[in-house]
Amino acid sequence: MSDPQKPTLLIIDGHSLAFRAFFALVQTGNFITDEGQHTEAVYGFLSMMLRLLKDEEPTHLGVAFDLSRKSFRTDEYAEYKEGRGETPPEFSGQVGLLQDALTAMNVTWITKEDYEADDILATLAAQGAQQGFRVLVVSGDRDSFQLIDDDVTVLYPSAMGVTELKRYDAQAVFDKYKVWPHQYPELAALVGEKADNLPGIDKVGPVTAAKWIAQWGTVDEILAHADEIKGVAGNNLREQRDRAERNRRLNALVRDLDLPYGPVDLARRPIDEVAVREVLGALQMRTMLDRVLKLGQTDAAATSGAIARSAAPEVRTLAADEVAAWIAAQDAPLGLAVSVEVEGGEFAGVGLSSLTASAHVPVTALDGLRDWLADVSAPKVFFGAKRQLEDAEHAGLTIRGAVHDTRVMGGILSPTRVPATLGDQVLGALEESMPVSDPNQLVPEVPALGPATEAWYVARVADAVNATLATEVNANARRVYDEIELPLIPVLAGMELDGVAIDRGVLAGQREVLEKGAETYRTAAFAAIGHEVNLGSPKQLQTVLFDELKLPPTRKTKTGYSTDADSLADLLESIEEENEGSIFLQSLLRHRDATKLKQMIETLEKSIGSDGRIHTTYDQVGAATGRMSSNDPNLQNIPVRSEEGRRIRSAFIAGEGFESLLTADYSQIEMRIMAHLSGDAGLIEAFREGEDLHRYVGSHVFGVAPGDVTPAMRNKVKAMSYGLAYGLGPFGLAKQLRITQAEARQLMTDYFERFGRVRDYLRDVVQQAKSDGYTETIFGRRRPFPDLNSPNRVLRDNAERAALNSPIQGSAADIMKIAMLGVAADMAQARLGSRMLLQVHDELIFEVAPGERKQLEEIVTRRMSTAATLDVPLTVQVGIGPDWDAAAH
DNA sequence: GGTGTCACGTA
DNA sequence: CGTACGTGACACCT
Repeated sequence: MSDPQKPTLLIIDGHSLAFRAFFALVQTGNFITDEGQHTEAVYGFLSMMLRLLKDEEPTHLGVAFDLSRKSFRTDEYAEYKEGRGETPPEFSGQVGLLQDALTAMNVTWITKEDYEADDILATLAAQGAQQGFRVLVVSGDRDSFQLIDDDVTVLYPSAMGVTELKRYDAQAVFDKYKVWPHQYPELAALVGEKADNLPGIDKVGPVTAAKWIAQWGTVDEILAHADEIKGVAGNNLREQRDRAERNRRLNALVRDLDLPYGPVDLARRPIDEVAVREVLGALQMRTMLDRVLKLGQTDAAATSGAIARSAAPEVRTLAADEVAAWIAAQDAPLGLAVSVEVEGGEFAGVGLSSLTASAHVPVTALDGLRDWLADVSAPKVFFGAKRQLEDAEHAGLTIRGAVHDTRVMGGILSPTRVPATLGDQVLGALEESMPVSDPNQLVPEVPALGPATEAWYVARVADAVNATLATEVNANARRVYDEIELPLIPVLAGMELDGVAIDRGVLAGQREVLEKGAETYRTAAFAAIGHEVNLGSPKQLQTVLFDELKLPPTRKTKTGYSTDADSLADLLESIEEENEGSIFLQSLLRHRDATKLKQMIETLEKSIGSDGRIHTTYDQVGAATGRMSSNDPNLQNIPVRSEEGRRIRSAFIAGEGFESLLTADYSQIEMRIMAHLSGDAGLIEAFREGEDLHRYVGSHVFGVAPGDVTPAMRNKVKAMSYGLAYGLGPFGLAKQLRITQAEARQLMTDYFERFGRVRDYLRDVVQQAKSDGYTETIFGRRRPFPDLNSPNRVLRDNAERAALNSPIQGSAADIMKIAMLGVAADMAQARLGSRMLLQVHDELIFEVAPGERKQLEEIVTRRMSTAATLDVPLTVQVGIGPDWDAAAH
């Protein structure tokens, strides 16, 4: 179709395409970020551009933008392009964002004072054609048709959206308008252009105009022969000749602008991956980000990727008897980077690397590595050490001396953006992209990195991140990392390897009970409304509730009205007497409960290992506050509140060879931390008294003797106390306690009357965070809060609540991690056979070896209660039983 | 097949 | 309009 020898110049009218994209997509209602920023124009434009890059494979690329509505055309004719209405507020700002995205993609964009984007396109097209380019002009303005010739093609968006572009060459223009491209402006001048607010000659349409042009060629010539034209059209032409002349002047595009870039300057360049991630990430365009990055990868494979590859040191494959000497010869101040290779579940070797040398130790040579791996004084550096320690352990190898984990390091330095993969961290810390092979491809474009080269990337990342961590501003982070996170890694690895024993029979029995229950509720729900419906589909439920049953609308969600348990409870209350509606609602709620629990059981059953135990995975830096998270499966959300739920809990048992489970949890640790941090004398006193906290607080808030605090009073105070640490306001408090906002307000006032320092503290935390940009736990763990100074109210309020909660939740997490280290150390010291198995934020679960109960309880209680020295005691509650539920206290 | 939304379990 | 998480079903996208 096109001359493959010719370079292709693709130039796009940014403004008009962005505008069309906006209108095509705005009605979908998608394309809004959480912060309320519309992104239709950015998305639509980039979509179109990526498609063009793929289809047309241009070698050169540029985008032109209007600078403002003002141009030399408006100077001549003030009404030019008038009447277009105000720019929708949702559109404004998107052009700037689009330009940011283009900059990040290294796509040149051009503006020119007093001229329109089309003039820039005209100039570039003229230069490009002259310099031997095949030129593709993408414009939503028909005036661009005048640019078409053998070398220049116009792609014009069809009525619907921007993804469909119609290709106009000379023949296509002639077929449609019966004039050749260079004559198109003559035709447009006579007919007029409504979009530009340029009226043409009355009663002259394209057919008449084309006829005249065929005869005389140009507007000037036609006007010169105006006397020869008969009829109304002729009359109008004579009377309105100035219109035609003016239109012709205005619609002539300028082809000789002085521009900062010529066609050759627009050669395509690789994208700036970091910047692209930043810009598109902020716009919450995940899919688009992937598409753009993919584009970048194709580029990288051709250019920079090859460079990065060649810089990696040659990989030496070691035989068993060469390993020790090779390691001894390496200079690696931080430790040697290690990458354990597992393929298809099988241990497949180990990669080793310093900054300058890499080696691969295949399984056959592992005997030469065994001692070094187990040597605690031989420093090793990992990305994700815990997993690798476990993989090695499965293969009968013990790894000690993990002195760095770059992922955890990254998580401490930047707790809101923990790198998920080594590639992510390479990108973030080294600002280069690590080649990754796509395992789904039969013949990968990028060959898989061997473990040795992976280790080389780890070594370099470690070097970079360690340098950051070593700076004075990060002294606190360094301490948290060195003293808490690093030593915790082998402790967690041990817990994950041990897993927790499960009684399959208990799970299966409960699953069957729930299955029957779900079926009963399902049938009852269908009977109530007279037809079947997918009870698991919020969308279908909305139809039933609000259309069929005509129930009053509930809280709004992004896609409709909420059907969550709270909303359904409200609906239930709005129904006066028992009817189909209330029966449906009740059945639905019960069905939800049953299916939720049933599903949970099924997930647990699937994750039981061949050893009859469940091995969760903890993410040590999984939460921005410093808490851990648990996944595959999540054992930190096992039900406890309902009777049915607790039966699931009772399936967690002591394994064979152990006498029982022991649970130990911190009592009201967050409230205690709040008392400590705020220094509130009343609250500190409450904890030192050691009596029922909520009763004590209630007696002070309501001014009655502790013995006279009613359950209702205690409840209110309890909700208030807990809510405080989450930034609960009168609205939320009222909603939770089902009281009026005025009452909630009063309760808060009374509360702070007695415990005013708490309020002061919470206020100060936010204030401090605002000026510092971060919060800090008692142990110096920091969490950044960039949104605290955002002009966006919602964003700012959310950040304020998270900020006031962060030191509290985070300090509690620190204390628990420190306690775990102490417990693990003492258990090892005492050579106990008992094992620490699970952590659920403020609770630890142990498997008790025969005869060790007392000793274990002593270690656990002591280590937990002394993990930190606060102005209030850290009280620990211990329970023992055959299963997790029974071990509760 | 991948992704976002909703709902819901825990501390 | 209460913090911190992970998971699964559904609905919609490509």
